[in-house]
Amino acid sequence: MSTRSLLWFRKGLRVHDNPALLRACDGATSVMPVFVLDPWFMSPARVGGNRVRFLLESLRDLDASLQQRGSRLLVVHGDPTKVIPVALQKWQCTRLCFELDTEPYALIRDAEVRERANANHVNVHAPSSHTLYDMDCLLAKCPNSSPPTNYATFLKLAASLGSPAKPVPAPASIPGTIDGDIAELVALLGDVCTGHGVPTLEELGYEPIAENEGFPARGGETEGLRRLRETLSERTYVAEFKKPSTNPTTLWRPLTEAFGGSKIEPKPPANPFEAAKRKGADGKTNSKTTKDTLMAPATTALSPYMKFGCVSARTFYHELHDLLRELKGAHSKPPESLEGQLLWREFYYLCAFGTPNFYKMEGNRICRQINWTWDQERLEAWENGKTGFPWIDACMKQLKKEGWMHHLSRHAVACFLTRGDLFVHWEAGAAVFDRELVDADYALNNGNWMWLSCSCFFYQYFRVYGPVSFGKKWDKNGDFIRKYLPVLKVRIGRFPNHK
DNA sequence: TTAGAGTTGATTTT
DNA sequence: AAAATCAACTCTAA
Repeated sequence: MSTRSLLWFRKGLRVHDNPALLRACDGATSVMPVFVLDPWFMSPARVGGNRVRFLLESLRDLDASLQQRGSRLLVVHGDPTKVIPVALQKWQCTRLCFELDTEPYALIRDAEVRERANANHVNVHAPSSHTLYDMDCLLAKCPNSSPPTNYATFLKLAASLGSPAKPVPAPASIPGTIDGDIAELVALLGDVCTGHGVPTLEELGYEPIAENEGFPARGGETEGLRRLRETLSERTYVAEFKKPSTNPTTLWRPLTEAFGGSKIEPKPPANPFEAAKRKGADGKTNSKTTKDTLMAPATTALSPYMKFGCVSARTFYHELHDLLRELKGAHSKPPESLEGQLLWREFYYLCAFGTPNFYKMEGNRICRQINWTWDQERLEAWENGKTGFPWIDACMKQLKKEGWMHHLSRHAVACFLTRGDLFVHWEAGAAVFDRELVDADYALNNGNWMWLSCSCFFYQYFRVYGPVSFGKKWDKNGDFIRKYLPVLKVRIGRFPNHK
């Protein structure tokens, strides 16, 4: 009997390290890769334009990668809890594969779809590949199924499971999609499907964003892996990486310049043919030609690729570890190191998975109950960059414009909104970040807001980021605040050309 | 019960 | 640039 697989993409927008993809292909006569875009959810009130643009770019890249392997991506518009069950039935699929998603809304959505699939005798496979470890495995190791609320304990817990699984390879080819043209297949879905194809921003009701505006890196697996490998080729940068000492006011600039060039020479390849490929006729590396178009801040800017699963955490981890092994211990260590960042992500994912109501204060057992205000005037001033503190306002303008802020900027504005100055509820700030950030992630966003508001994880509430002093410490010449608050470019006084 | 630790403060001193 | 000081929180491990 022939097997037709429906491969449902949600996060995990990649062909490398994609166990659900391999499972869909295994012994199948045809595989139908689908992404369900819900236009009701993808609206300016819920998701910022920068993140939508990144998603659309990622979908186009995924489609191209699938086409290279003899397949293609079908983007269907509608509610996935309706579209997927109907598609399984109308397309006569016997197998449903998707990457496990541990966010609460996703667990509810997927339970509904699983139930419908099981009722129709469809085999469902949902492997864990968004995180380094399977969250169920990690949680099983926690006393009373309560994840640790400090990082050191988490590290021990993770270490007890050994090294994360190695990434699985991308398939060289994928069984063809179901016969028939796209319009016919879509028509079979009836009115649960309101359209198909990758839409434009405008079609979703967004203002267009010019190519050189907004978030300065393009979405997708191809670009994500390229940036990962460029980053890892900067051996000094990786070896010395300490998150707290990266400069939040560094403007986006070409990646080579951003990462300062490798002082530590790469290990010469063992294979002489490989060496010949890497060196041009003039003895210089060939990679320079493409580097100039990659823009980067002080950090790696890989988080949006992690959020959408364009880059696999396990691929990142193991490729990073290959380099760390070569460096023989001469590198920074968690919590501050690059590896430490991947483990922070894992830490928050586990906390979010093991804590009911992680996204809010009430009913959240790890969250301190505080009588925050919901003062609209303060909240709006903060959100719109009108507090009167140039450092805070510049950060918020950057968020709205680019969908991006450096990690420490996020700390500064979150501290300012909550315990530091305005005493507004952290949930209000988290909602703004959740909408605007290109890399907004349920576990990381809520976890960090609890951290910064001293609601959980961190409790030294007398340590406050000065809304003037902290920015001044990094932005000595005021270049950052002038870029995002152009009104400050105008110098008032007798010496308009004063430098 | 208590000592020690905690990714990323600000300011002053060396 | 790095270390000491300031003032002082809560949680974990012993």
